[in-house]
Amino acid sequence: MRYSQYFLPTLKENPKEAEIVSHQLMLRAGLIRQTSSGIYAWLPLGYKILKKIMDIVREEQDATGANEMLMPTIQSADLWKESGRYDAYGKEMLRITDRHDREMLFGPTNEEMITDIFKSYIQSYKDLPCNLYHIQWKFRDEIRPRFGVMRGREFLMKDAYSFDMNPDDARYSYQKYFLSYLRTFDRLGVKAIPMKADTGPIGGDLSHEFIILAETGESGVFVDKQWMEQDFTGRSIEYADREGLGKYFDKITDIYAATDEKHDEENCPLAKDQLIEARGIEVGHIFYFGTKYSEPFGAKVTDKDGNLVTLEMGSYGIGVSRVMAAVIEASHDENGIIWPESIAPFDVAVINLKTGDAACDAFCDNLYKTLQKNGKDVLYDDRDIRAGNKFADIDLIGVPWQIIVGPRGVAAGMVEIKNRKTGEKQEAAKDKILDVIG
RNA sequence: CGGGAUGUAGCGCAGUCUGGUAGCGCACACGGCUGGGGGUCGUGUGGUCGGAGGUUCGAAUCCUCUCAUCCCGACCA
Repeated sequence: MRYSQYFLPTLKENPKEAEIVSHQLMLRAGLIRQTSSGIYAWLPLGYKILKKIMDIVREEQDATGANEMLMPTIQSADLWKESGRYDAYGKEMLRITDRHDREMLFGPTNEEMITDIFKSYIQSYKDLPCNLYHIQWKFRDEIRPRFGVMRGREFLMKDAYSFDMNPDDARYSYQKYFLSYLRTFDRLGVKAIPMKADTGPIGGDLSHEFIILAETGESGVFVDKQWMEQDFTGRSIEYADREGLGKYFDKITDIYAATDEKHDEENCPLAKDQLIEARGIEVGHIFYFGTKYSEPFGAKVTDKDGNLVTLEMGSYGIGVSRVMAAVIEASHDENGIIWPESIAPFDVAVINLKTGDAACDAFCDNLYKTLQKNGKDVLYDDRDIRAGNKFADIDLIGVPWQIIVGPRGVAAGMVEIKNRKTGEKQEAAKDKILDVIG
């Protein structure tokens, strides 16, 4: 992409409504634009990143054997009356009526709808287990939206639903998602620690929150040092290895991690020097809630012996749009965002320091094409502005690698390569660039 | 919903108390000097002063109502 042709409106100053750094940087880097309180338009660069996060989430969901689908944003109130949550959800649910005065709502989640859909097709134990998910916009009419997309009213969520014959199978499904979440957040370039959680209005008796550690996080957390020192992505575990997965789950959930609400200083099993106090942002939440929805919806199948069995269910959410803000909270400096390579909007930026100079232009055009041919997604800053502006913008939007091309270098066949994260700069010959940036 | 605040150019703000030609910085356009970390000089463009009503010869400024946004609290992917 040529910067001169890209809609990428960056801001030099912080808009006054933005309080926390991720919100400030998302506005300044031209990722989002607020259209109402807690509701945002995703500008081209922001949407590009959002899609990258979605892709990783999707790949890791698919790896568990889950089926992707897409359910509507608007739901009938009737479904929610059946589960009893139409009243229980309160004002947080955005209720609307259509032209026939039918009661509708903008879905805050999809347990009711998925249960209703699923039960009408499935009658036999042979069809189980089954996992379904979608990535769709949700709306929760927060009392007070704040912190940009961190606590918006409209947000993008991946929500998955598991259906099993019995509690034991359902726990296995839960553990699969648990592992997939560890892997997902690892690929997103952040440390997300699972912590035992309340089940809230979703209901159920087994639940974990996945919390990204970030200095500016909303809640205080207390975790065992081990979390910081080790890799807990269980790479060697196969989802099909039920026993191995169960053992791994037990091992991981045994390592202390608690939010400040659950942490009890007096009864904490850890020695002080083994405990880390930090702050975190909740980006995922998984629940096993049994028959809470299958019961009222009559979602049953026939087992081997011909008996009707009510389905055991769980649901599994990742706040896709929130993850973006959380990553920024966890990864930025005074100059801007530092994207992990996996979700960076571009792999590399080519900065032409002297647009209009025939030698520089030719060199950069050629480099731009060569990098693209080698599979790199390149942002080529071909704008006719001062060098300082380009450095500031590229740092702000956080592209992992910068290739800086100036007249002096071109004459010598050399470029400067800067790593955004470390700040390290090195000279490299043109044909060695790919060796450096990988 | 309770408490606090703010709405003036795309962004950040002054002007409001004490009514009298709507300003500054950045950004933007054009020109000059510049040219490896948001440079500089000059000339310009851009405003229903959130909205409605009222007081007044005259309202960004005073009064009433209203809308929006933000912060603190209770709730949450």
